[in-house]
Amino acid sequence: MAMDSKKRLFKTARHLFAQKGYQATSTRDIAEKAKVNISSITYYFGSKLGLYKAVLSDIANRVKKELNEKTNNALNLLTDQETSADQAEELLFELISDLCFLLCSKRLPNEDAIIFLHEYSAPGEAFETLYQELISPVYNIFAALMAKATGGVLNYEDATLFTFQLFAQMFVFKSRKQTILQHLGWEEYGENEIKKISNMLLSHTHAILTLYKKTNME
Amino acid sequence: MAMDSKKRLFKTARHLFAQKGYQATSTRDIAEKAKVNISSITYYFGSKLGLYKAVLSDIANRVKKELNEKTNNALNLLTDQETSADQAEELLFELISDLCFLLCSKRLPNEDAIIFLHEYSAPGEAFETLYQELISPVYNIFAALMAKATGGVLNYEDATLFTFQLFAQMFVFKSRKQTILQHLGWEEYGENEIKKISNMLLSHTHAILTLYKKTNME
DNA sequence: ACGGTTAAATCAATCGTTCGATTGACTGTT
DNA sequence: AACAGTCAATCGAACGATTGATTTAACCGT
Repeated sequence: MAMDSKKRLFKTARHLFAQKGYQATSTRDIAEKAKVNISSITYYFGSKLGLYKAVLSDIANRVKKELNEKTNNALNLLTDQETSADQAEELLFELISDLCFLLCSKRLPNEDAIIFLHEYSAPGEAFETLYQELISPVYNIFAALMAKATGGVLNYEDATLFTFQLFAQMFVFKSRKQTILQHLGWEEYGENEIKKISNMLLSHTHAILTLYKKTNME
Repeated sequence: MAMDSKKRLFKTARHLFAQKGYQATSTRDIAEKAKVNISSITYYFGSKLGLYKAVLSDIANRVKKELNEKTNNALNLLTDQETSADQAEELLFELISDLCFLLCSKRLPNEDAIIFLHEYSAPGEAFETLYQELISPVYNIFAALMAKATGGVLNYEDATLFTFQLFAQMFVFKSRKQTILQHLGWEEYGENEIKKISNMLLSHTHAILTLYKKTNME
């Protein structure tokens, strides 16, 4: 039996938003490809923007759930006075690795990653919710882990700046994927390529954290 | 006397493209704010896309000119067998610093930087020329400098990946400027903030290059 | 009067949204 | 069991607005 109209509408919209972006996707196209009447968009989601926000919110929840275990560990680790800098760094690396594979492999549907990065790179009217629900809290966890991993050498400001850099590095491999593949003559991101990317990211981050730890020694 | 209609059209379009993006900017809005008839767009630039490409091309040329001296030095340095790894690293750092200030300070008009990053983050029909004329050559210079700076430890592939990371880090401070300002409670990027950003970028890059140089020693 | 330039009017196409009407399943009353 | 009423769901049609582009006529300095 066919899916719910609402579900069909939702999935078709997600597909088209990922393919052509929010602006370039028309409600008519969505409705037609979903085999649903146009007015159903208004009926179920209030408006085109409402439909888009629903898709974004769903993605945010899925990502949150994927990271839930590690972020909870991080919060516990950060409130606990006894934990060491090395533990913070280890957890930080796990989170980085998780995010790389979440973005580039199949655990998060490709469409979700594309839509998320599209909204992140070119924020529209729906960005604010995405930021407050998902991005901002994760940023803060990363920044706090960094500060702890360097034994407090990194203050909040520097740790935050570094976090933005770190996320930019993770995201670029997904958001500029076509350019990178073309530039390197790769066919696709396979298991090996993703590992190469995440390993580079981890070793670089480690080198930087070590740099700060050294300044602490002196 | 008022500016040329063509020039007024061009400048107004650049202003609006920077403000609202290509798609969201209408030819009517451009013509109206430029105090020019709509048909002048067709007359002078062929189409809306032609006008956009003219703006992009102008930006590419301006950036190329800004980097011209340093990139020429780099090309000479790279063909010369006598130059040392340290010289390559030094020139690399100068280029990074230059690009940071070019993006964040006033030497390149703010609108130009916004349009460039917009097209870079969300490539459209006009991206290919921008890539081939400006981005790709600069990437290759950076990657080659890195390879040289590490004494050849970094192969072409790794150097290219690192270059993409490096540019992502430079661009994120401009493209996610609003979010960063909000997240840190800053008012604006002042001289101090830009210096803080570029210094962080330089010290991190130095740490990473040192990491690779060490693996060469062992 | 000629060619370069501008102006107003209009084109077909598409946009997001809204409308009234209809369907069919369910509910409570008779 | 038959009825009227309710409600979510879906439909076709049309709305007013806006899009990029084009046409036609007028302007103006030379």
